[in-house]
Amino acid sequence: MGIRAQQKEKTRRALVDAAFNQLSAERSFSSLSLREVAREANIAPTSFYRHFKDMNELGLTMVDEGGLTLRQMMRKGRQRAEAGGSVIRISVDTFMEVLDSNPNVFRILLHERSGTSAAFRAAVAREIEHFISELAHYTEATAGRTPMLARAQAEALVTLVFNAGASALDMKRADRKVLADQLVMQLRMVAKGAEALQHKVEHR
Amino acid sequence: MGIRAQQKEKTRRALVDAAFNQLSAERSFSSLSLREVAREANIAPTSFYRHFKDMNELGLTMVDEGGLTLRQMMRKGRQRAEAGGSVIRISVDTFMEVLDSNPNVFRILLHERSGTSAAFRAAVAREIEHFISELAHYTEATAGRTPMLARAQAEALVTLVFNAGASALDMKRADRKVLADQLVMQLRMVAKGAEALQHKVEHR
DNA sequence: TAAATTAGCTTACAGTTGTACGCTCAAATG
DNA sequence: CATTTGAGCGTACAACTGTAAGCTAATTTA
Repeated sequence: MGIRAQQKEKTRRALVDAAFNQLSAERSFSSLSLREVAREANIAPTSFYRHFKDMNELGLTMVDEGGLTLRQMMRKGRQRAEAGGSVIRISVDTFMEVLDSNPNVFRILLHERSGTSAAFRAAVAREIEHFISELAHYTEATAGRTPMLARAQAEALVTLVFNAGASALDMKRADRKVLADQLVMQLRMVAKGAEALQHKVEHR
Repeated sequence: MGIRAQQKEKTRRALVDAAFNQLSAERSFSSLSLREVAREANIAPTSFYRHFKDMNELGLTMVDEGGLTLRQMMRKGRQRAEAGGSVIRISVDTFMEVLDSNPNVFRILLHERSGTSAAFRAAVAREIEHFISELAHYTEATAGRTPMLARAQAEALVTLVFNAGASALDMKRADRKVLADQLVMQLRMVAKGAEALQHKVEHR
């Protein structure tokens, strides 16, 4: 890669990082202005356009990076689960760890999931869909669930996990532990309940 | 009430209504400007201050009205449930009906629940807490749940319901029906699962 | 009835926003 | 080496924001 392309990539990175760094509990992506991001990245406002068409494009890039984090998390969870132990517990712990070390990645995913931009919502939904279908496939295979039941169960699990994640973002470590324990309990409820419903279908 | 107070109340109402009317899938409360709201309500921007200290105060008023809607919904659900039938089914149907006729009330609740203003988040959480504790109390009483289990179950139910509500907001009637059916299934999972966990605790 | 109150208005201002335009000068190209 | 390319910059502007100040006219109070 030439010197020029290298420098350009660096500046682009600076913009993305600047945007991520400005996110917080009090500051959502949609409240960031192009000028603020450019300021934080130490470039002139108008130079922003050399890298992104507008703030929307920047945001979608960030959501994509969030998807990457999500997939890395899945891989990590699967690896740990292979070693044995409660799949639910392992998954929750992994989730909380990744959440803890990438808070702002989750902030944009969790916030824009129900945000005001259709494009954003679609992008986040697409990333989360990986999760859901992987989970649904998993329970179909290992627990012999009906596709419909598997889907409903997977969506419920993901809803509960992401919702807990949103709450956990603004919590201290101690409260987070309580939350994680409750989440494990809720996920077990869904798993047990899905099993019961499955049996009901079978015995008829 | 004097003529003056009456007129003032009318204008205040116009402001609140103007704000509610500007909400949509593409427009969140936090993206509304004071001037836009004043314009829609047909008053001068500066007259806004005769009624609210700032946009924040308007927003909190709207959340309060959302709480009112929620409580009316609970009452309606309880009444219908008394007549017999599946409590879960009745609750979901009631929820969907109320959602359908007050979309913007739910928009502000669902959006600001995970918004960027701590005051808003707290206000919404307070309103939803009614729901959760009422539900927890209900399952403790009728199904003899452990307080801890009852709480976890109630939070799971509410999470699933509100999450489905957020999705339902932008759906056509047909898709909404599918969603409602899946939601019922998920709620049954949680209920069945909580029961199973309860028995596990008891048999030891 | 005279005085006080106040909802709503107009005017005004400083700050911020997105973005159009044209320049520079270092890197890439041929 | 001569030419082209393009990342980053400064200037500029129109649109919008929140809100301060002071006026008006109708209602309320005493």
